[in-house]
Amino acid sequence: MAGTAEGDGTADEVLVWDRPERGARGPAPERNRGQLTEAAVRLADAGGLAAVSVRQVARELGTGPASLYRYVAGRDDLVDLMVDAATGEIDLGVALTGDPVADLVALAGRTHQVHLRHPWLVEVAPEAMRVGPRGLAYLEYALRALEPLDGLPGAAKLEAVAALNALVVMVSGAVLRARRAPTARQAAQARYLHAVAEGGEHPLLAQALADGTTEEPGGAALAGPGGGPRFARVVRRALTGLLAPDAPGGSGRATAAPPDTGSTAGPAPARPGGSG
Amino acid sequence: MAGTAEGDGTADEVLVWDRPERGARGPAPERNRGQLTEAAVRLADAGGLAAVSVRQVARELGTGPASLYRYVAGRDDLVDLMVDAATGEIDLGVALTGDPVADLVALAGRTHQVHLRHPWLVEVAPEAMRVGPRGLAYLEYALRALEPLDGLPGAAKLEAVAALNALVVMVSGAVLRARRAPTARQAAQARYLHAVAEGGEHPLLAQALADGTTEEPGGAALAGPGGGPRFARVVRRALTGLLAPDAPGGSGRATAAPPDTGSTAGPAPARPGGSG
DNA sequence: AAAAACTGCGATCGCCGTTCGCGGTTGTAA
DNA sequence: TTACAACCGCGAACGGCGATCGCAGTTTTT
Repeated sequence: MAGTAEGDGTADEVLVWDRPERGARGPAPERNRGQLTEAAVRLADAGGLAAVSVRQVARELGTGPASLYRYVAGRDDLVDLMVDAATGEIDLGVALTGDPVADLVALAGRTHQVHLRHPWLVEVAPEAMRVGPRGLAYLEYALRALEPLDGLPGAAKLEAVAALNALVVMVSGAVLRARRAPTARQAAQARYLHAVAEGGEHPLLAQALADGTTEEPGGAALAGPGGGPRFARVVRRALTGLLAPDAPGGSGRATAAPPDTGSTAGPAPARPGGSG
Repeated sequence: MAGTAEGDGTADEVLVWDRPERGARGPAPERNRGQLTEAAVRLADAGGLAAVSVRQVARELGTGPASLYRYVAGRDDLVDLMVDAATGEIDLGVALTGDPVADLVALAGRTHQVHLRHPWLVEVAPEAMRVGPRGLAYLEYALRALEPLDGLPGAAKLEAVAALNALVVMVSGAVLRARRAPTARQAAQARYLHAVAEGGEHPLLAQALADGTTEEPGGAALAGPGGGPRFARVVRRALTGLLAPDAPGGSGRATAAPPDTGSTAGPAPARPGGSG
């Protein structure tokens, strides 16, 4: 009916959250999803998301790759668990002030901190929405912050939260790139850019590069505890614009994304904001 | 000298653009980078970025995987070439009106169209900046559009262009996701979201989901030739905010209040280790 | 004519995600 | 008590991946 291509078999229980942690009949599992998650996060914190492979996680747990499939349907589930765990690190116990913008900016600041602590969050592909239990709590909290604005339709609120999170991901990526020592590739890219700019065919680019730094623009200014003053300014402005009550058709709707997913700032055909 | 870790060997010529297309002494190559690029783009258009593997491209060209390494240093170079080729599809011959915001919004619209034509652009990891020859031309054009604003420092202009492109990528992703039939995973995610919302523990979320659609919100409204009215509105607003002359990098006109998130690495009430 | 630089590419390495199937364990029903 | 289905741990293996090595053949330079 609604099935796209292959139809038979149970298409249910696709997500980790829909599958039971363990069966009821067999022997007690020697491990649990929490341990897998911990190991995966540890690997990712150290070596990026690419370091999280079924094999590596298994090694970390002192077992074979095949064993993990008793706890998880595949690598994707591992990422789901990681993202939700990181989301859980965002403090949702902070009392709301009643000012939606201020509350959401503060929430964004805390989300940003988590991104700095777990840089791999920026690497998670925004292809699919990843919302687990903690993600739901996060959304509920954000919606609670937006409750004073009862003129705004719910969909628009979710849209604002999604956009806000996308912005946080973008900024976090910039800050992280500015913070880390540049890759060989990043250095080469910077060299190439300056070399060609010097060539004379791109005068405006040359000038722009001249009075800017080589590194990621804005990165340093956005850093700092709580995100720095510039972080707050950018986030506040964007949020204020998004929440401005000027939508006549009221057809505003957008994805509600968890703090981590959300479309990240991608590789637009030409983006200067790269690396240093 | 400045090398980070491993020092020997030539660390130069990391990017494709720094390496000559072919040597001068040997026999004429049977293929060229343009053909590789074409094949790779063809594969990506059909099957996403994941479909672009050294092996598949080689098969497309009727040769073995090892042969490609005469034209390209690795898969990464292939992506560089693809991105630059796509960037080249953006029409930079459009005359500028003199209104920076209008000109950049129009440019963003054309960029958006290219993203719709080559959906894999959204999948390219934003980890590293990828600017080739066409990317440079794109930047120069954008800076030319921004020339009337000579009060703005060059770095701020580049930052604005970067942010604009990030926004285009984000919106393009949303539109593409709304356009395509949902994945099994996406459907499952939506089901999970609604199911839990119905549970009663997340009343605001339930309400927000109630007056929104199940699918990716905003996608439809953002679609259409030229990006649709909503696309222009969003992009224009964001851009106007970014270009607002209130001293981004210059005099330290500090913002009123940074978020009061307080402690540097503080919150984390919930650890990832907790079992289900 | 010799040497050097270059191309094409089969064979191969190590890593990846995932599946199969076996022996052992546990809960439940006959 | 017995039988059996459900479950756990996991070695082995499959196919695909990016990348390297080394050799035979070709073209240019000396």
